[in-house]
Amino acid sequence: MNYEIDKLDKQILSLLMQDVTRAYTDVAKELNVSGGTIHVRMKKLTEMGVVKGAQLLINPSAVGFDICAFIGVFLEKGSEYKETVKKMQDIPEIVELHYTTGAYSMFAKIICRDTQHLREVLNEKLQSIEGVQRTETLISLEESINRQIRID
Amino acid sequence: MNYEIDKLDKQILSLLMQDVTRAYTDVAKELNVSGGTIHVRMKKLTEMGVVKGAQLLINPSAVGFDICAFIGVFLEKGSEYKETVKKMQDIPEIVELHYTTGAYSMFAKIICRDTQHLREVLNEKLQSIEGVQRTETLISLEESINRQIRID
DNA sequence: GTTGAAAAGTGCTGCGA
DNA sequence: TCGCAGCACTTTTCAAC
Repeated sequence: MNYEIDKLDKQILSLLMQDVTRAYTDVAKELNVSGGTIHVRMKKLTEMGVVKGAQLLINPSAVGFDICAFIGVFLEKGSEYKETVKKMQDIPEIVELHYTTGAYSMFAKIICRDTQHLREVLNEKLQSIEGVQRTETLISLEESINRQIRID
Repeated sequence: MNYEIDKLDKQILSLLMQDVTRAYTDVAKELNVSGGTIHVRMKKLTEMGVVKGAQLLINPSAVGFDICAFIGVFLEKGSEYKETVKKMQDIPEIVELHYTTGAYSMFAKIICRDTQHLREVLNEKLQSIEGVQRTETLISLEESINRQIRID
């Protein structure tokens, strides 16, 4: 289970992270192995939980979601973290949630349709969760970089 | 070019966002249209820039990247934003970069191997960029949610 | 714009080394 | 354990509605 990922595994991941639509046979050619080998490796990596699947990348603003914001959340007690997470799961606008060090207890990334929608999420949904003391909002005016980590 | 996305488009996106590996023919069955239609719609959505492609989801810690952090960046002058972005492009550890309202000029998400790697990125890479005054770091101790927006 | 089927290419499985 | 080859399935294309 705790198998060390070898060089070939990393090369496969590196190539497919750049372009998932690429065919296994094509990747195989570049790495000078057979298509079957890529398949076996990917299967193993998926079973190990290294590969968690694939995701369709869309442009949120094209489907009407124009606001991206980061919310710092102050909890009354840090220990309430787990219960609060459960309640936040139910807010679909929250796309990322982290338990963080520093000024905030939690840090969330949310995607909304417009400023009114953002206000709604903040006031009616987030602030009404028990234990949430106050929040701080950072609105993203421009997303300049959005990519994946590079594994070598 | 500025075509309004219709209900069928949204249904297709919604289904594929939940699972990209799903076959077009399978999606077609659920939506009671032919496989060819799904293909044509997806092609159109891709050409329009609504769909930006697909991405392989991996578990960063499984490939040795254990630290996820958010960095608030203060610039000497806000106007230096564009040039600074270009320099940040060259730091592969930065996976997201936003131009934000609020306390910081810019806000970045970075993924590192360990705390030493994080220190290296902060001190040697980020701080050495001209125009960067100081930074504030939030380290994510736990990522509780990571998902995509839900389009209805 | 949609359909249905035919053609091309891909992923998957079992056998051999 | 890895590589090769056949089978099943999918994507893609295209003529017709």
